[in-house]
Amino acid sequence: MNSRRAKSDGDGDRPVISRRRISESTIRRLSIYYRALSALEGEGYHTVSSKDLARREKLTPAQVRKDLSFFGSFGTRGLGYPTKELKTRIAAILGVDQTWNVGLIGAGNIGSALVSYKEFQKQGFVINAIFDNDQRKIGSNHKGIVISDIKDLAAEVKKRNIQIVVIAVPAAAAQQACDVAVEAGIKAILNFAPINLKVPNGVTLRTENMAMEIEYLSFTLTNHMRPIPT
Amino acid sequence: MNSRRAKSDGDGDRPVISRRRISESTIRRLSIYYRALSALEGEGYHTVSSKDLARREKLTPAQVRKDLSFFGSFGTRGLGYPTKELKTRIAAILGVDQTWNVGLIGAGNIGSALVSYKEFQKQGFVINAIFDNDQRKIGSNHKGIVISDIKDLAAEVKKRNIQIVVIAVPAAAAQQACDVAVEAGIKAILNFAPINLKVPNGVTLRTENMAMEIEYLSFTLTNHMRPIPT
DNA sequence: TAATATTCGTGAATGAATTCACGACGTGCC
DNA sequence: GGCACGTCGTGAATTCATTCACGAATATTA
Ligand SMILES: NC(=O)c1ccc[n+]([C@@H]2O[C@H](COP(=O)([O-])OP(=O)(O)OC[C@H]3O[C@@H](n4cnc5c(N)ncnc54)[C@H](O)[C@@H]3O)[C@@H](O)[C@H]2O)c1
Ligand SMILES: NC(=O)c1ccc[n+]([C@@H]2O[C@H](COP(=O)([O-])OP(=O)(O)OC[C@H]3O[C@@H](n4cnc5c(N)ncnc54)[C@H](O)[C@@H]3O)[C@@H](O)[C@H]2O)c1
Repeated sequence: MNSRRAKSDGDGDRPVISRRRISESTIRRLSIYYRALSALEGEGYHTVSSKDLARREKLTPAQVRKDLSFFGSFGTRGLGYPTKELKTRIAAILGVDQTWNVGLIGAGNIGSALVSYKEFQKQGFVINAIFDNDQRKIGSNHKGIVISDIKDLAAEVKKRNIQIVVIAVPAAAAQQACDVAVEAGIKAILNFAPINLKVPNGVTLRTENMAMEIEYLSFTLTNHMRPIPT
Repeated sequence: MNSRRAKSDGDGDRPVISRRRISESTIRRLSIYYRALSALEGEGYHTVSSKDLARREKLTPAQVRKDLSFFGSFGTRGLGYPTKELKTRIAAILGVDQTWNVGLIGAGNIGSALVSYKEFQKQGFVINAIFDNDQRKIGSNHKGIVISDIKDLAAEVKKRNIQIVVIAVPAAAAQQACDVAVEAGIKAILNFAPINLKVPNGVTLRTENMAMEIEYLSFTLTNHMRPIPT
């Protein structure tokens, strides 16, 4: 197991990743493992093998082991992975072992749904500012949060130490909202508008494109295809 | 393991789509092209080259051409693709040149947002039934649609010719809702609950997992990584 | 303690997706 | 028409991701 990681084995710290490029798919699967481990912990399992995890999430054992091996060596041969500890380790890798302050731009349909969504908060993503440009909404109270003018975004970001911004405005306004967030120093943006936003280097953008998902469904229905497992 | 060769047997599907396996990424990019072409058409472009499309959506020209080539040969050498016609062709491939009847299970936060979402309807995805198991909601009118008891799902699916079901119930109830839909003969499901649903062969399931996206963001923030372009 | 059964971790092999590179074909201009 | 140029379509090369397969380490049982 003499891996090429030069780092001496004193790890009790946050793992140093970088070096090797981790694929997007691996990171997404980490989220999957994290949720599975939470469930398994609740079901009383103290250890779990790559085989168990794989079967549960429709993956292969080798994939599970390979993914985890990018970040360290967490298992015990002959036994498997310690459920609770692996969950903790993955939480640290994903950064969900801490609280993130989230700002929401756009207090409309989807924005309201997100504010009411408890799971995000439980995972450590706390919406503590909402921005809009509609004067009728600004100043009103939305689930305990007063809606701010988007013009005050930079100031609020600083004041509340906001690290992530969610964009939930109409597509036509999304690039503008994005620019405001970037200008305020935001490095991570989750976008719900169905367009390709431009962000400078160093800013991570993820776009949640529901149209794409439902069009995938109509494609399979139209072409009588076998589904590709998610 | 995949016994579905499905090749070489002359049984022709309706469209000219090659029987080669089209990758999921290609289909997702088709959605991207479709939206880009709609925009380009609005901007008055009569033709568009793979280079233009690629630059606009941060892809490579070769990728665009390769994707399209799986479905036919739509371009003119030396000139590019005819915007309007290519859009029409992609619409037919994706199946967005027709209307799909969509049933929504779960009239909560996210469900309400979806019902209010005009874009889906414009794209031909029309929600014309809503199901819930909360007696206080059943029978009430939600944006012009009367909420039905989930027990009546099979009957409504038949009556309204529903082809796609959207699941927007709490994770704990999602598998049950899914089973009801499958039992009613539904072949395409869009799931918003953050769990891995089990569906039989022949049913396409897509899961919109927002937790995964936001965890990806916290991963990049935590590890000071370069974003991977979406 | 020894023998057997598991399961991890990881290089190597395989498979899939993307990019390259070039011939074919079309346009536009003189 | 002939030439210069642009762009498609596509097999080949390349890059990237997944799976295989096996040695090493640990657990379990007698
Ligand atoms: N509603 C859905 O279910 C759904 C689903 C998928 C994607 N989306 C996308 O999410 C986005 C929002 O959708 P919605 O249905 O919530 O829309 P909405 O119209 O209900 O809400 C948009 C909000 O953004 C505000 N806004 C507009 N321009 C702004 C600006 N420049 N700065 C700040 N705030 C501004 C509006 O005042 C409004 O409150 C859209 O891009 C939509 O395509 C929505
Ligand atoms: N709210 C969000 O922004 C958001 C974001 C991402 C994912 N989600 C997911 O979407 C799902 C719904 O979230 P929500 O916030 O809308 O929840 P919600 O509690 O507001 O709504 C859920 C609805 O489902 C109904 N329901 C419950 N059990 C049912 C059953 N067995 N059959 C039929 N109907 C049933 C409830 O009566 C309620 O109307 C959850 O799985 C959640 O994790 C929500």
